[in-house]
Amino acid sequence: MRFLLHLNRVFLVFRVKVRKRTQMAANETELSRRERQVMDVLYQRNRATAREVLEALPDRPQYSAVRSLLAVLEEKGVVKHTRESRKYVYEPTVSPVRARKGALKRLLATFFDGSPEQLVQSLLDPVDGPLSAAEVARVRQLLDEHDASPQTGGTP
Amino acid sequence: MRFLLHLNRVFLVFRVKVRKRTQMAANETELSRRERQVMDVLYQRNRATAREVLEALPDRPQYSAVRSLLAVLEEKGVVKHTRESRKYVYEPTVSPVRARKGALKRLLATFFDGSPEQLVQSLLDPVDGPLSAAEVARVRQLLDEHDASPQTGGTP
DNA sequence: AACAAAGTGCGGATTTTACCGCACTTGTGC
DNA sequence: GCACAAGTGCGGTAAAATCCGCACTTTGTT
Repeated sequence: MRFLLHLNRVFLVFRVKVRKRTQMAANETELSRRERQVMDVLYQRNRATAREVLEALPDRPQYSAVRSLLAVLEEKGVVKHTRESRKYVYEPTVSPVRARKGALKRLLATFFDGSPEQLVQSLLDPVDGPLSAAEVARVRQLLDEHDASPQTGGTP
Repeated sequence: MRFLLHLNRVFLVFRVKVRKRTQMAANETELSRRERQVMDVLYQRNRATAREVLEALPDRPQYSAVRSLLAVLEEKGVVKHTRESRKYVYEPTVSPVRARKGALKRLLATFFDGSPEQLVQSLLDPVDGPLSAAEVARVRQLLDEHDASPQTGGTP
């Protein structure tokens, strides 16, 4: 029995290692709950150490747990780390700009039937009070600028 | 050994049942990957049967799997079902309006530093081409309406 | 150079997810 | 009424996620 358990474990580890290659280009949907939480932290800060992630995480696990998570995320190819003196600093591999657009697109499809108007509608009256006049003015200005040059950014 | 396993299982089931009460008001972040996918489908369609969910799901599992998922989601209190002749029709317990706002808020916090302007900015130039003139016009109209009556909806 | 503080590498145990099959029930058409 | 197609209930299990501890390494301090 004990022997079988051990074998099983070895097999699992093997499978995980193999999966690395296959799942590199997986999109956000493939991430687990905790992994997504970690990514959220990373996108809020752009870069963070394991300890920083830990402190930003809801119902904090142990330090080791966070390190494991980051390692897995790196295996999956969604984060990379850079060594800075003795510590590892992690950051997402897909640029914030791209990630933003992806998230937006997904939100649009899921909740707003693909309609940007509906989204803005909802944005104008969010949960914690409507937008201030200043914010609305700012948005209007964005629209004007958009009219002026409709083909702004390229594909990042 | 076998006996212990059985005991363990019973204990697990017990724990799950207890958790039901505790986790009722849990927010979206607590859902697993597959569960979130199911919720996405439900929010896209408002209501759906197990079979419909199955067909809308990426890399479709078996029918039974979807039913299990829906059952768990119901235990967690995020969906409810209504019987319609012989079949169960599922729908989210939190209203689409509320869900939209929640999702929007979260997106704002994670990717746009809480700034609606930045979000609109990104919206104006999404991944698959910028918005059409008509859409922009429509958004502008929304802004105008908003100016006219700044205190639209109440807290849902 | 010796030490403490703060990291990393790795190996595994436990808990959750995700999935499936089979016995049983219910509506439907003949 | 009766076969049958399409559901549901339930119990089990493989796979994945989550978490943690301990040995070792690196950096800064005195």
